[in-house]
Amino acid sequence: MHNKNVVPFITENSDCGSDHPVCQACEVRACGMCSELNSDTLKELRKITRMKEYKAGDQIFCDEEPTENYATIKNGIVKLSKILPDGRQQTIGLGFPPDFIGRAFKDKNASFASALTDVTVCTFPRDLFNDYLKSTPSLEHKLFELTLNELDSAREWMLMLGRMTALEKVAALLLNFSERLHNAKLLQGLQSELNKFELLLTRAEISDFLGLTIETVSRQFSILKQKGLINVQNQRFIEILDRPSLDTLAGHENY
Amino acid sequence: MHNKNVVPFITENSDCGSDHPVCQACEVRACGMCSELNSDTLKELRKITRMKEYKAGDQIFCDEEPTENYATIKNGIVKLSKILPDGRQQTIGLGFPPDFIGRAFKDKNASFASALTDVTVCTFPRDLFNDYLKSTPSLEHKLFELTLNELDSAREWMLMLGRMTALEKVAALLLNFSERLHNAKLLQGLQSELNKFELLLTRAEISDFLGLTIETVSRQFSILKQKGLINVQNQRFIEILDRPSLDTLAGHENY
DNA sequence: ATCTTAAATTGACATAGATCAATGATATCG
DNA sequence: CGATATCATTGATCTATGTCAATTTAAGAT
Repeated sequence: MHNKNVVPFITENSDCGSDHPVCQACEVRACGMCSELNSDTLKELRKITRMKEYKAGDQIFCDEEPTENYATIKNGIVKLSKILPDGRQQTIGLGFPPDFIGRAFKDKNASFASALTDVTVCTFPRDLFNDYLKSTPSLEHKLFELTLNELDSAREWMLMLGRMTALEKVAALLLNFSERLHNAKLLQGLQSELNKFELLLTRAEISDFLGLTIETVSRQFSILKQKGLINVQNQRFIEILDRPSLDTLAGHENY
Repeated sequence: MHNKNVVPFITENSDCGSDHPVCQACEVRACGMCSELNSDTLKELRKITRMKEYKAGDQIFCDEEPTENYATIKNGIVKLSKILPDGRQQTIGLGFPPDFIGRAFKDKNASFASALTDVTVCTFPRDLFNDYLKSTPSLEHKLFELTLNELDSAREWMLMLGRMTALEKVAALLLNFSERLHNAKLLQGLQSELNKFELLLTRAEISDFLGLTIETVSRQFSILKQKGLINVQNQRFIEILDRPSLDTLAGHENY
């Protein structure tokens, strides 16, 4: 139900003598997990990595299956979600470059990961990576920091899920998404305006994130439009017209 | 509004020649962050630690203030929460021994911490601890694992907050709390029955955790009693009569 | 014991958001 | 270009939970 395609490894010379061609061209070399590694150590790690590509909608890994690979997101957006036995679904996070996906030190993921857009990742086999991690403190340190950021944002979303109204939730999502998308684009050297972006999530995906229904989400968009806080073209292209007001709605203190 | 008392340092010989008296007697020596340290390294860390005690209700640290200390929970339960500008509150986690509290590598906490019961912690000054952490991979590794567990449980609660009904939320809380309390008691060498425990949270605290109101929480307790799943004495002493049914309600797959 | 106070329960009613159903946009394919 | 499918919007209800208010229970103080 969750996987539309099965994705093969991209054939790629994975024992290349020099790690430069791939790593040097890597979008997240400077900011991702690998940023803490010098050329020599990176060369070591490079031996166990493989690049993979997923099409929008593809399943990347599945809750019940044992983790086989970890990955660093090079490109695109990954959705992490959990599902109740009866099918109710909750998105628990979005992964942007250079986020790490997978649960270090455990052999099972506690969530599903799927590609929200086309996605490129750099994968590491579980066991080898866990070993490597334990013997490379600088790498573990960086991964720890990424994890702390994820924890911060999970807790931010807990406040949102538990205590915000539907309108506030949508405002918070738009702000958060625009920022992260903006950063991801800049990272790629692309042009980007903070307040003008393509909303890559469908209404269904938004409602899974906010703990709402499609209809309620849609109504909040209409209200925000009507209030003049945003403008929407073709149901996908958002322009934020009044960011301060959105901030206030989202509970961001403004001084 | 949040702090009832101001708590002084417990005067204690903090440059004691041997670290044994305090650390050897420590409730969480074997399972906490320090469990990865050998005697010599622990002796180093010991130089910067201080024990503190808080009464139930005391504030331990505050969102807006810069972090001054990190801490390992030795005894008692700590509540972590976030507050919206208009006062709406959401509990984002409970800390049991041997959890670590505080945000490593940042100078600000993103949440409030307060003592749910009387609490004893072992504190570390921020800057010294951050330095120590960076130079002691085994310690950082252990803290990383503790953080990963917290992330897992934050995500578990996101599913609960976003997609469960009030009845399911209460069932999930009872199960989770009974388990963690049970483990904490065993850790202390105390007698403990998994299905019989004192609910240390008030209805208000429960509702802050579940994103509900006091009244709704109370009604769910009545329903669970009436269904014969639990028994409640003096509004605080819970007996779980039918754990499998609670598990089903809480969305735990049972095979 | 009796009084006082805080917490929990219960009831009556209000409402935000869900559900069900119809309509309108947008994109894709022949 | 029209036909089809998917996604989004809007309207009319319904319902779970919130709100307001009264009562009960438990715990502590005198």
